Amino acid sequence: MIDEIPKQYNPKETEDKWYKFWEESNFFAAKPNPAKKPFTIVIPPPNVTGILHMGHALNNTIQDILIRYQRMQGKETLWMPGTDHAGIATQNVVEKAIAKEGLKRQDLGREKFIQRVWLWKEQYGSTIIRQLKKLGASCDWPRERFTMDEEYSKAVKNAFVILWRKGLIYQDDKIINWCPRCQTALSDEEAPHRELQGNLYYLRYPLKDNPQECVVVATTRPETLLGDTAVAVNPKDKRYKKLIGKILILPLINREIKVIADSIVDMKFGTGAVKVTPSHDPNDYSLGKKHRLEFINVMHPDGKMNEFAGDYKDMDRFEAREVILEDLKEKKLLEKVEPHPLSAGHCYRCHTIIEPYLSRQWFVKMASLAKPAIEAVKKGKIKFHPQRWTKVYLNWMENIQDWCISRQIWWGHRIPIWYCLDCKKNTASVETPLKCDECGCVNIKQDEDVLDTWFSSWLWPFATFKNKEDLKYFYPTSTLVTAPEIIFFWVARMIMAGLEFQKDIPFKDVYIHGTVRDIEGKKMSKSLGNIIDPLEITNEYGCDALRFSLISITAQGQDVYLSKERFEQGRNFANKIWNASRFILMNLDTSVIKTDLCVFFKKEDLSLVNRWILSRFYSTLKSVEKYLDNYQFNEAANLLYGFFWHEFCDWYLELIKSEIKNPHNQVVMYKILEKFLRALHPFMPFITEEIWQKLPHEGSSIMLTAWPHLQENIIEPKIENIMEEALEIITNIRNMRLGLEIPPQADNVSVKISVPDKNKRAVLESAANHIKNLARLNKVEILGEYKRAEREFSSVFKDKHITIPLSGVIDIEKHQEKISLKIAKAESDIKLKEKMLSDKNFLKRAPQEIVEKEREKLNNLKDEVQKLKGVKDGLR
RNA sequence: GGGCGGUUGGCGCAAUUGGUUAGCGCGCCUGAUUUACAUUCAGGAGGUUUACAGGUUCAAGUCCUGUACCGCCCACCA
Repeated sequence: MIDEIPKQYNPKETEDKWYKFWEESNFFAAKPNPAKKPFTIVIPPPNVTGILHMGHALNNTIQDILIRYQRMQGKETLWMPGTDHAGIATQNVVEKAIAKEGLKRQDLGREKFIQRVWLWKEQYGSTIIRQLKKLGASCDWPRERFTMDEEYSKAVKNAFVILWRKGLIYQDDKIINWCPRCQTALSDEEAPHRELQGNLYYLRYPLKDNPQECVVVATTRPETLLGDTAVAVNPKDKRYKKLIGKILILPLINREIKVIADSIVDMKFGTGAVKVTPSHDPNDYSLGKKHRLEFINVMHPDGKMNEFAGDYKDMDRFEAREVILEDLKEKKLLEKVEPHPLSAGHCYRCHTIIEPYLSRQWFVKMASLAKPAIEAVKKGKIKFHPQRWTKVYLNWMENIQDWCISRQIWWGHRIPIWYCLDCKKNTASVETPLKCDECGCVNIKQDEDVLDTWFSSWLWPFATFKNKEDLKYFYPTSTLVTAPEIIFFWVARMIMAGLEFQKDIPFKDVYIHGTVRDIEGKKMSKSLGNIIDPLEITNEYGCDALRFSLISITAQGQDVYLSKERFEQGRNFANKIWNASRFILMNLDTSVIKTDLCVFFKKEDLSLVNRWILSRFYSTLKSVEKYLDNYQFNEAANLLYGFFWHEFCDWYLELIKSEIKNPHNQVVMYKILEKFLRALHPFMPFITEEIWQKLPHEGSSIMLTAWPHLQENIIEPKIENIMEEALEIITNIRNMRLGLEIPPQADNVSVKISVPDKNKRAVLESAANHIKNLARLNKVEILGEYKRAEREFSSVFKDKHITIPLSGVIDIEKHQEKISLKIAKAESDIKLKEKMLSDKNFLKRAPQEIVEKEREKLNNLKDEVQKLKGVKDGLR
């Protein structure tokens, strides 16, 4: 039966099978269990419109590793899944879909359109969830939430009403980011600035008194001149002092505007005179308020010019710009044009250039919400990994602006504000009110706008829990795993919401992983066509390969540069595991391995090689645990990789090959493989399950086994010493192989190499190879005996000796010298430190922390010297 | 304008609180094959010693100061 195991690992056949098994067996389910500690992660809910990309793959692999690892550590683990309704994005997608039928959303009307969106969601909204399952994500799927679920919507309204009652929500006219394509307001975070190559246009505004004389203003957006209601100069600017208060004639539409003075104007920029368009620029807006200027909005919400734009009515804003420039040129009012780099906001959904636009929107006052959220991070209740993001977070929070939360779209949580059409009062309410609170009339109407999608996402860590019992047990959640792009959008706001609505932090740790980029460092995006599809990789190399490769090349928090070839490493590793396991299975005597391992240990009669590999394995495990606790996933993965491939396979299995039936060897190789599979399971869940199931095992699935801990009865201090000894011997064998040198003038000096153990065929083989190589490299002829032995390794090696023509063996003297130097230096330092620590003055004056630190340093130094001495001895 | 990250062999990246001979993967070169695995094994070349210039230290890729280049984020530069 074992012979039927194929030579190559075939992930396709196994992955779906085991995922189905896990899911159907309810292994992912979590419920409050007082006997266990909880470990909770809430998934960053992907958009319902989402299609799995590498960012998701990385993000969810990390979460799955944490969840599976903690589950094996005996925690009650909940990974809460769900999706986000993604207001604008989803609305755009559905609008595109109905456009194929020749329809606009206005043709359908609000209610019917929303029905269509729901329909779309039913049909396509689970794509991303199916894809996450392909990744092996062990989410508690029956708990899946959607940010528009009934209960969730109620939580959103609740949050709104609470803030409203606290007076933290207000409506105001402000210049906001307006996307003319999506026709909605956006928050500052949703309108990221991008560099553009623009122009600086110098325009002449003639004086009313003397049309020959002009004030030249510089602008990047000449079309806004139609809405100008002043020109501002700096009061200190000598050039313009006499013009302050004068009247200018606005070109093209011949409106009269005044020259005003304000110190905000930078004299060095442009001409020092600036046109003021209070309705189309945030700076000008505040100037307008300050100087009581007229506010003239010249644009329709769709970016076309309106009736105030005179002849330019109905032109698109950029078309109008061109025409206006032409007209100005004709009238000789365009002095010059200079190229000028500028940055403009872009809609984060459709990338259209944002129009700063004056409109009436809803805002949340953020200052009081930010305060406790700043505290929580400063006091270390919430920790960022890597730490450097703390600063980014704090910097944003400390300069936080009020949050524009109203969106002029249809898909989303409608703002729970009701207006009374009679008494004009408005009120917020979770339930639909029957009549006006103030005047008692029934003539009431709900606000037309919906809330920013992030106004629902910020409640995610707690609004996803349906009952109090769960909330109490699983909240605060343990770790949030996410990308740097959404620290402001989401992470910061969740912290504020958690503290505001739950009076507790939403999570203890935030792990920010890097951005996945292509091999040239560009962000992967559809438009660039540089996408590597995770599902394609899964198909070709297997999901485990995808996960492992991704993790092993992602250094903590650094961006990842990907190319398809990178996944070969993971695939090769999976195949290596497969074949090593195949080899072990073929040679495993199941009656032997039932014997308890520790019996051998107590007798201390395991061979050196066995003790060595066990010692290596346990120290590997220890480090892996340390790295996982530290969010250093790549280190953990690479350690397991290196141990398995280059120590367990290349050395251990080769060394025991000839005595593979020896019961000690049987037990050790079986135990290590079985435990290694468990340790690797969080990283490569499928292949580990597949092999584990083939091995003799207890329990129904590897994912329910315990993380392989050190066993006290195996690693006794005594035994550990012996293992060190074993390690030394193996190391020396390595050194021997690596250190062989043939001096160029080598003659017939013979050196005998003898290998201490009798099962060293592999070592001798490689030694022979090496010698051959060296001889060839140094153009040394291989002499008699050895040459003949080339085809007869086995017989030559039988007496465990080979005679070769070379002199030097291992040149370690230099190294030893270096180490001796270091030891001497360290020892003198120890003396210094000891002196310092016995100095009464120092102890009296230095702060306690410093003294402690010095003590620690001293101890470290002592350890270091011990280590160095050990190394030195090891080289002898 | 402010902040952050990066600069280590041909390429992509590691290196815990300063401490063994600076590692790994890919690529390259040489060799091995009655083999668990060619998605393999053994070995080798390749770092003028970690962008540059100083400094601290017994010890610096790691800490400090400065410079250069690359990338990212934030900001109301019309």
